[in-house]
Amino acid sequence: MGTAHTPAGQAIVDAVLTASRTLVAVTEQSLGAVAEDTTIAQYRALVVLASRGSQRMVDLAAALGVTPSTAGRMCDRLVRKELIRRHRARSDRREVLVSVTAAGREVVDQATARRRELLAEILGRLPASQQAAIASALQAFAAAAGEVPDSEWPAGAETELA
Amino acid sequence: MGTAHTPAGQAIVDAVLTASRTLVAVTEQSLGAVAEDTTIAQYRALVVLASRGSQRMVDLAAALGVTPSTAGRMCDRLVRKELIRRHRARSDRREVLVSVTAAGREVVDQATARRRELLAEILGRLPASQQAAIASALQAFAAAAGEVPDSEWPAGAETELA
DNA sequence: TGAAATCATTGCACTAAGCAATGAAACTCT
DNA sequence: AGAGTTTCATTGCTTAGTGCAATGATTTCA
Repeated sequence: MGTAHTPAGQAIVDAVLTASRTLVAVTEQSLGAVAEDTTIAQYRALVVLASRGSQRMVDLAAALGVTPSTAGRMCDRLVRKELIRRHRARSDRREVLVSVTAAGREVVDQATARRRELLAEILGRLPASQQAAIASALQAFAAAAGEVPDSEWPAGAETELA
Repeated sequence: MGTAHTPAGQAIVDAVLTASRTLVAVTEQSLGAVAEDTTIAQYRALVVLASRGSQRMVDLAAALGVTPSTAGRMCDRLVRKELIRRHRARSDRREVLVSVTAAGREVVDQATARRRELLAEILGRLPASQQAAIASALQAFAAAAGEVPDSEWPAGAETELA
């Protein structure tokens, strides 16, 4: 356990680490630029709801990797901001369904667009050939990471957002 | 001021986004594996202190991109866990100097090591040639990002940790 | 039908974060 | 030297995020 087969030089790991910092900064900034008062956690919830559609509280919680109690309270705040809606399911009256409103979807769309803009701007400074190299390198990396054995991965790490 | 000169294809941006998620997950996991009860915020503080040495409260706060009040309370918790120390500066008695203890440094070292292991493990699944390609691609990306005009960048984004 | 499981919520505790006010110390400028 | 200003840390207050445990409502199942 531990070191990889090919030692994977320090320089490579450092490069990955540095890029990681950059990427997180971009993500945070894109949200701040769009919805000043929407937090990262709230945005993650909106993303789940926007992409998966109406969800039960328990499923939303699972998708976010938090407890239902946390998800519930987050929904309180998002409802207050009118970014999501709460319905009681009529089939099973224990369940509460949560779904994104038009305003909520707007936040997600705009933040995503802004993030794309920022990344595109950064990439745009590089020659096209290098852009392509970055794309394939990162795809390879993400693919390799995707194979991480589940045992190695943290519990509720759905990683909906960066 | 939106799109970049070279459009930077959707596929490239998507690749960056995916890699971003992966990287963050790795970072979070490395910390959880080492110090169960040390949070990301606390770890960030430890990293600053370990790398920059003894800091005034105000400088630590700036490095973390938080207010002095937040930094101060964080230090309360870290002192309680004996991961850092608080000294009153004798040159200027307004200042409080904060520095990492041996135990604190240990947390940083181990988490860093673990993160390196995880990344090395992922990279180790790829052929050496591809590892090199990833390293140079990411270096180029980080370098390009480094040139982001300050106006575009968020206020306290020192991004000490991912 | 009665017991067990599922689902959401609420109470309690804690970390994280910002803003405003306070107090202490150092500095500056006549 | 002394008065006013700036710098620094801290504390009170508020809000968000999070988990755990208990509760209540409902559904399922044996």
